[in-house]
Amino acid sequence: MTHVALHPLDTFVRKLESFAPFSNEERQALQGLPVKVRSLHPGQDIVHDGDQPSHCWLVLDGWVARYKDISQGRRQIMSFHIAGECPDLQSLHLPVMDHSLCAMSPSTVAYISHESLRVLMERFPRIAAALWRETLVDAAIFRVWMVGMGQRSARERIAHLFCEMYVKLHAVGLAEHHRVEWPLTQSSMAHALGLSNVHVNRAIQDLRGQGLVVLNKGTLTIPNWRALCDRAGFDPVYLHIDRRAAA
Amino acid sequence: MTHVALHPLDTFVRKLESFAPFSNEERQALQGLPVKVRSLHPGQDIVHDGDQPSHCWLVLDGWVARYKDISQGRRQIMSFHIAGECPDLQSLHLPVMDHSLCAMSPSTVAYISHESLRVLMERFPRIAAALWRETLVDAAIFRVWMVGMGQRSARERIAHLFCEMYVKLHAVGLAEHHRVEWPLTQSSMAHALGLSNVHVNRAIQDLRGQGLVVLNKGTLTIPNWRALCDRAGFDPVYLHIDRRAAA
DNA sequence: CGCGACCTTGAAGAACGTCAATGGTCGTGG
DNA sequence: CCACGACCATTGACGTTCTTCAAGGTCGCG
Repeated sequence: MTHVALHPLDTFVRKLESFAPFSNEERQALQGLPVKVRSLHPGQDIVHDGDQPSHCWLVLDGWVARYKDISQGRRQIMSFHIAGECPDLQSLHLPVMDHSLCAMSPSTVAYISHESLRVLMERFPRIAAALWRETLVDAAIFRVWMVGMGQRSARERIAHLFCEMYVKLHAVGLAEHHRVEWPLTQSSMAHALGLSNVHVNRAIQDLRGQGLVVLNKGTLTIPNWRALCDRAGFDPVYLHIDRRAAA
Repeated sequence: MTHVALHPLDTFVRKLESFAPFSNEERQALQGLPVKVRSLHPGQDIVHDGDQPSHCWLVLDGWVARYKDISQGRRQIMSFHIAGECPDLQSLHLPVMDHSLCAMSPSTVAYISHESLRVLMERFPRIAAALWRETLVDAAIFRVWMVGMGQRSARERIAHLFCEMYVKLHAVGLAEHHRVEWPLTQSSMAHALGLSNVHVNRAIQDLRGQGLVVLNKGTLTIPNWRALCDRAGFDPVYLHIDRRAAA
């Protein structure tokens, strides 16, 4: 099942609707938002710690990371975002960025001005509620990552990331049959999981040795989904994905 | 400077106003919210993983923790909340709890029904925006905790928690002169920081030995605020506290 | 061919966890 | 008043996980 987006905002609108469908008017208003599309190469920053953005960014294609650099070149990645996600809705209410966003793979994003979003939200409170909800789901994912870094072993954390990204990609039609493009380097995964790249490497080999994952040439395959979920302690409820999409 | 709350919701309303002041009408509508007050003893659950709450809880007094239990008795605490905070606004948009809340000290909380909040938000969109903003600040704090667990040493994490809670308590008038009530046990801190209680104990002794903190009989004193912030890598911008209150 | 980005491997050590025991404090009941 | 138990802080010994440093190895690409 490959999904053909008729409109750049399609995936985004469908995601916002997953809790409660919009009226035609609301849907059209969303799709009528003026957007500017831009391409990014891997590693390129979208917005940076300390900026005061006047736009939100909607991911249309590729993977985007939210990260924060601290002293001595240490970096923590706090989330990954894929097509249909708007990682920076918080800038609507918190004017100064307290972290950065960058592309992890060749990506395209759409710019939507705060101005036009505010007009839309004022006119359609249910759209505002749906956007608010999106930010709450992001927060739920942050919490699960916290639990992972506080309580899970390296292997469990890696397995958990595989499960999480597979479910998210599957929900928007970008993964099927437990196989998915995996653009992250082991160093990026290390930054996301609070581990060293060396340790990530060894832990992945371990998972490979147990037949839980196949990962090479940028493709991840999960031979035994149940087994990987078990190993990871993965329970997808926190992603708050529609049953229809998750099925 | 001790703060005398004229009304149970006072601290909450002032916090919501820290970004943009309300009109008298808005303020009165908030203070007119019907609330039920309840006392809690330490360890008592307020709401539990899997619940579908019909109320939000506003902390009036004491410390409240957000936590999640995973297998084998492991627990991760994801945030601490003090007077004036409403830790469960997310239940307005995500009906099923994916974590629990419990009191860490003798506490009092006020119940506010979703129903009455929804009516208020519909009538006053700026109140809705302020509540949304609160949930975004919570998310910003989650991110900082993630950075801590991923990148900081035990000592830094502990020092950072001391700094964070002091600033939060100071902002609502519950701390002064770098001295504050500290109701957490070392085990609770361990649950929050992703460490063992033994290691927390040794790290605290280290900080004590360096003259950075004094902690006994439930009181924390910070002899050298700058030095502790340095040790922790603490920068309070992520708390998004009003300059006036933070001064 | 040569370079850069990434993955892989080995060895040594630091940070942190686990287990187990001791002592302190406080409230409670005899 | 004292004894007791509950809860918490502390300490020691030992083991594991993870980091760091350093060195190859592979692959794609100019």
